[in-house]
Amino acid sequence: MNKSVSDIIEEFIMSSLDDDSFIELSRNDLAKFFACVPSQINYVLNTRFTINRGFVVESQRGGAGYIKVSRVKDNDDNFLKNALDLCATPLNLTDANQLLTQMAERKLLTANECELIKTTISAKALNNPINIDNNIRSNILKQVIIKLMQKQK
Amino acid sequence: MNKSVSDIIEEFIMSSLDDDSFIELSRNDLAKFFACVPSQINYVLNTRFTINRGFVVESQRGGAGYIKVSRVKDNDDNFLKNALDLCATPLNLTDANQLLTQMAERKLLTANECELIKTTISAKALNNPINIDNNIRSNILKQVIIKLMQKQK
DNA sequence: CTCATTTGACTTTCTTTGACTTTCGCCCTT
DNA sequence: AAGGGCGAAAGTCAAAGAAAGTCAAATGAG
Repeated sequence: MNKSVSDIIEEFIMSSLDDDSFIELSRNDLAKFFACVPSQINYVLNTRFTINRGFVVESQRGGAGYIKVSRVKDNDDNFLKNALDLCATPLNLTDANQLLTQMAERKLLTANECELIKTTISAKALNNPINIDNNIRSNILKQVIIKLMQKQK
Repeated sequence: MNKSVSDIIEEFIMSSLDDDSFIELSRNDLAKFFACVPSQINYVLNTRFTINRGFVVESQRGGAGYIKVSRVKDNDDNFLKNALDLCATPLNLTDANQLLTQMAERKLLTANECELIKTTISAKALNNPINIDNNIRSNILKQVIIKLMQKQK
């Protein structure tokens, strides 16, 4: 199988990631290095360095812009990964709260953190004119889970 | 991470502020020192030393001109009350994050809690078809603040 | 043909720069 | 002593520059 440029860029980022749990790179430099357009870097990031594959990508535009790629781990028996899957569909308040309670039981969250996050997805918090609460709720939860994965070093 | 001049100036002012509750500086001298145009100092001040981040900037023009940067201190009760007021209007991500950072600085939230709540109001979390992000954001924050007020006593 | 990759035009965000404005203290004149 | 002018600050604002992001059309591989 002969490799595409995207494959090669993927390998490059992968191996840079071998040593450390994250790397910071410049989109433009990387593009120049691999003689491709900058947006191809985004393509690689979007197709290969997804949360489902255990990566988180953060970035900043403008002056001192950068892209940061980090590996995350799910030490907790795929619990977080499954939770992430659950969040793919809209979650009602009850289910979401149950999920959070479980996270606290597993010590992924402190009691306090659990409580606070429950308030952020409460009916009062999300109450909005259009009825898309459950969508937002699972979206919020998804981001919380990703953040927890980042912490699971 | 490769820092911009603005980042470096920010650090400089920050660390000068470590010892005392305020510092007085000369815009022109600072600009000369960092080899930038004077108005870049204003840029740093406007983007980093805002009231939302807990700073007040005063200044005087003309002959004996100066710029004074100080940290503001008021009690937690007041702070929370003001924060609640802020949440009466839609808050953008930057402002909301700054508010949370201040809560952490005041030990109203642990660093971890702060981070988690930031993720709950992030663009990715609230991203939704209709553009009511800021409304939801301030609503969420409002509930968090109310929860914190309950714990205050 | 279909799906993945490549490309590039256009957008958004953050920073840097500079021309122009406002304010203030000082000194000079009357 | 009062007023006016000068120069030395600081302030404002918008344009230019420097990243990164988006999206869809074109191309290519199987």
